[in-house]
Amino acid sequence: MAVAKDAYHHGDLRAALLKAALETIEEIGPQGLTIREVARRAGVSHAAPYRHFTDKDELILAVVERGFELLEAKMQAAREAAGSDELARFAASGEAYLDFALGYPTYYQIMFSGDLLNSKGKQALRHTSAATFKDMQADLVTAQRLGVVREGDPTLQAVAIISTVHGFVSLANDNRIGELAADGSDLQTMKNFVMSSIFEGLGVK
Amino acid sequence: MAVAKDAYHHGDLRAALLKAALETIEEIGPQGLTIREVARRAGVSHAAPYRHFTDKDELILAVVERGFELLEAKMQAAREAAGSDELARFAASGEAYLDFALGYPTYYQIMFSGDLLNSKGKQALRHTSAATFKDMQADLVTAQRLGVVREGDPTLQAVAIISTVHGFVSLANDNRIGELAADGSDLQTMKNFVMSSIFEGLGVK
DNA sequence: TGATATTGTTTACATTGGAAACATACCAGT
DNA sequence: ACTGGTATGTTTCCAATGTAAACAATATCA
Repeated sequence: MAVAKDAYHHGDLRAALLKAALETIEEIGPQGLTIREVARRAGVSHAAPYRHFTDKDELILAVVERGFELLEAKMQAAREAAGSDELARFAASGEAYLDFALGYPTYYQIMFSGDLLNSKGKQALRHTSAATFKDMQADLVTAQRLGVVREGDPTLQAVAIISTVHGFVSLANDNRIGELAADGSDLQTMKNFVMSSIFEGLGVK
Repeated sequence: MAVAKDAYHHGDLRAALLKAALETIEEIGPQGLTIREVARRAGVSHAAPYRHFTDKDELILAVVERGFELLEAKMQAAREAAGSDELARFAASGEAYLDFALGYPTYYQIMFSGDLLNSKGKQALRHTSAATFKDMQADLVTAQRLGVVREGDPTLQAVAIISTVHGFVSLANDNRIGELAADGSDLQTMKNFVMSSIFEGLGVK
């Protein structure tokens, strides 16, 4: 089972391709993500990836999937680390979402951009991201029961929160915020202000 | 000056190409936007566009520029139509922003997506969108002076508003909201709720 | 009128996504 | 251990794309 130096078979090409794909986007942007470039980085022929992904879209979707797994793991971990107080758990998971988006901008971008995919792929994407949305909705129901959020339609509340969070991290990751706010304010300050604002607007205690 | 039927020269190819570019994105998505497709639609050879745009990026940027002109015109018109009350003018221009984003999703997408461009083009994009941000900041300074917004750093407030608005319209235009919220709530309701929330959070009276 | 700058067209080339045919390595059952 | 089948890679091929170069038609203006 030891890795043969010049093995014809790669070992775990699929994983290598996913890694290469992410690195490619990080280094030369989404435009630079080509099947052939990814194959080059993995040291295989340009057609090899087609044994693991039927399509360029499927390669991207696989990376997206890993991204959502990572995100959900981080949120879950934060929730558990926050102890037993339900509000603290809710806040922690939200914080984890933000940190993920700001800490793994490449993942976040492909997870939510959609521009890389054609319509077929977009359907799958929507499906995947729906789960995160549902989780947040459920959290809000709990929060309302505990009286830490103003009563109201949890769907609307979830949309409000997700809109704000998503907008902030999208702009931040696109460098549309850091440069514009040329005054002192750093990203951390902004993040806190933006989140406090929407939470206050929703009557979060 | 009359348009010759079989004129060798096109008349106004540049404008025709911009129009074709927008239509292409609308019909077959950003992925379908190719120089050659645009040329085809304009009825010219595939190399003709290069007489008007040095680059694919420059073609896209030209469309983006028209988008920002349109947006600013709409906001300005709304402001003027709102009369002399400064708060009403502020609200109206914000409303116009929302309506533009939701009403011209294609424009909005390319104006803020950036995924279509490589790094060179992105710089230009950032520059362009900075103006809109500055306008909003100025509006907030005025609003504070009039006492209709809580005192505070207008930059932070602008970031909060723009984050929320941008996030909402991005998700909406990507169909990430309509489908998820399978219950009754329609887009209009959501829009109102989201905007009220962030405004309340910022202490807008 | 004729020289020159504009705006098109044609031709050419490297890169890409993807299909097809072929090759090599792995695994099961005998 | 042999043998056939199935994964997994490689080569070769094709159409579409971005873009450069050389060429052609037209517009403009001295």
